[in-house]
Amino acid sequence: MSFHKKLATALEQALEQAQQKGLIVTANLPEITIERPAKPENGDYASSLPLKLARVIGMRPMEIADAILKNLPSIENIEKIDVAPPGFINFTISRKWLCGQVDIACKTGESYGDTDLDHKSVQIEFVSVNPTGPLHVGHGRGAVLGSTLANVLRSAGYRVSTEYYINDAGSQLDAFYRSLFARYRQCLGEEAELPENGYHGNYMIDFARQIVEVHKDKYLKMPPDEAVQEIGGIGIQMVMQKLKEDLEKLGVKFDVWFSELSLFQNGQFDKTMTMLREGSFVTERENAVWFASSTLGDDRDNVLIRTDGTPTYFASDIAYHYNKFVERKFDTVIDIWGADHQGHVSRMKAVMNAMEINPDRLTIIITQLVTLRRGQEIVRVSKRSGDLITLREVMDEVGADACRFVFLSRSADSQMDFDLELAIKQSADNPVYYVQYAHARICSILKNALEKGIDFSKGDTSLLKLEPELTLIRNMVKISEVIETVATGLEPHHLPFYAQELATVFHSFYKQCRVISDDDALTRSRLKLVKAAQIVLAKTLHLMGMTAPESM
RNA sequence: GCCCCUGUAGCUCAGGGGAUAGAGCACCGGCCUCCGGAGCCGGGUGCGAGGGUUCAAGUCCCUCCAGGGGCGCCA
Repeated sequence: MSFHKKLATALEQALEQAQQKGLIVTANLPEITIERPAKPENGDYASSLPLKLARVIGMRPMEIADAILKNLPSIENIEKIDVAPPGFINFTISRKWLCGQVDIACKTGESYGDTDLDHKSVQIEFVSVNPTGPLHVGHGRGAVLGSTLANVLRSAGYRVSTEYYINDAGSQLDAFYRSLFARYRQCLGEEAELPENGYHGNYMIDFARQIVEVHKDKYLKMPPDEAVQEIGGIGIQMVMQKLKEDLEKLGVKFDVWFSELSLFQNGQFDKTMTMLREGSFVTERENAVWFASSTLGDDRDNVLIRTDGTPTYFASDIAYHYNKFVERKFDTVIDIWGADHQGHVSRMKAVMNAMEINPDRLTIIITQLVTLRRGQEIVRVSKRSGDLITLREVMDEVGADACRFVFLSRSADSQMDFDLELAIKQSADNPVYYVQYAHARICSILKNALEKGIDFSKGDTSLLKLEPELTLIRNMVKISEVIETVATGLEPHHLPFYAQELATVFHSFYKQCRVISDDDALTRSRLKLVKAAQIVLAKTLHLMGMTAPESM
């Protein structure tokens, strides 16, 4: 049982006792919450129950605190309980329990800190960029967020599936196909103009050249429409290949690559549309087919089938979500979208209602914009303009680990500037390296111990008594709370902050406590502590999708 | 005009209604007979403005101001 629960229960019992003895006159009890004090001298946990009660029962908070304290049963692994003005009850975890955690961490390894928050199946869909060009930094943010969330949710007990939705059926593809065909013809010396709304990026020329190398002028000899389709198909494969490589470099892997086209081929699109029609959520006017989302609380209706008979992105997204919830039966689904898709949220919520699925089962995380800059100069990242800095280029400049750390360090709600100049310049004084350095340092100590032939597996952790040692343990132990916080709020930005904290207390411990010394027994116990710290630090880095280097 | 996000230290950002609001960077001082100095220790008049709720507000509610994004038969 967690300390939170244990303490809340104990407080409740104490309150009952105090009431029975007439020390406190009963009233409506507020919910008992346990807090974590900001200052270490206020213990590990605290309750402000006396403050909350003071008004309802008309007593002074400190008196209530005393009355509760007198009736508090002894609580396992809590060694000190005291009352502090203006009316807090503070609890301190026993040293014995803390030391025991070091043994447990060494024994359980990287699963240390995992919790059983929930066992629901959850699908996380992210990135899902159109297969028409390379990833830019904004996509990187979503990719890092999604993959980290997946790691953390797994650690919290969820059954997680990560997914990339390939938009291989939309109208954007046509522009991409024709742009590529035009570039292909240009490569072969023909006059060809890029279509309006075409893709002007230089990467298109590279693709065209590669196609020319393999297929020569084969596509000039066939009917243009046919050629466009075939070349387009090849182009998509090439883009997807690059996307996968880039994502892999960033440490992002997907369990499922889901094709939009498949929804049309296996009839699920039609099935979903029929269902919407039967539910009277579909109207026809102005020669188009509309989803009547305004009847479900959205501010306006949205087109499903255009005048020209082609379905919109929105229409297939409905079928896609029907597939997620009804066909594949995920308990909950998390979609991670960029800020430019924000307007799509209310529509999807309306869709959930239309499909009679509880909208709470769908969480949509909107990541705010990333502006890329070099010093004062803002770098545009538009795919069509052709002037773009890709995610790959950024990774090549600052490294995948630093990329991930920077993206993770800000909450999805805040927009961010990614300053390449600064990221490179500061690379030596970067929190990324600070954290990784702590890990490398630990590995070096452990290697040292190994070379000296010290076996610390039976180290006696009860010898750990100094403040730096205990502070380190206290911080290590917090990992499970961090995992729960991140999993509950879906906010991975707590991880980098935690990682820095952990690195700081380790460095501080290292400075103050010599690990390998003449005192054999103490050496063994401290080595065990160092090993435990290594496990927790590595785990934190791995949750963030970063490497935990043994040397740097 | 309507909707979403944001305003906290010089800069980039954390802060699950609670105790004296914290980190990193930058800046200024210290610390190497010793396991990695990419380190440690010290240095701070800051919550956009104004109301409200509460014993308690950076946190919740309202108004205003400022910045970003969205309001296509694009995705």
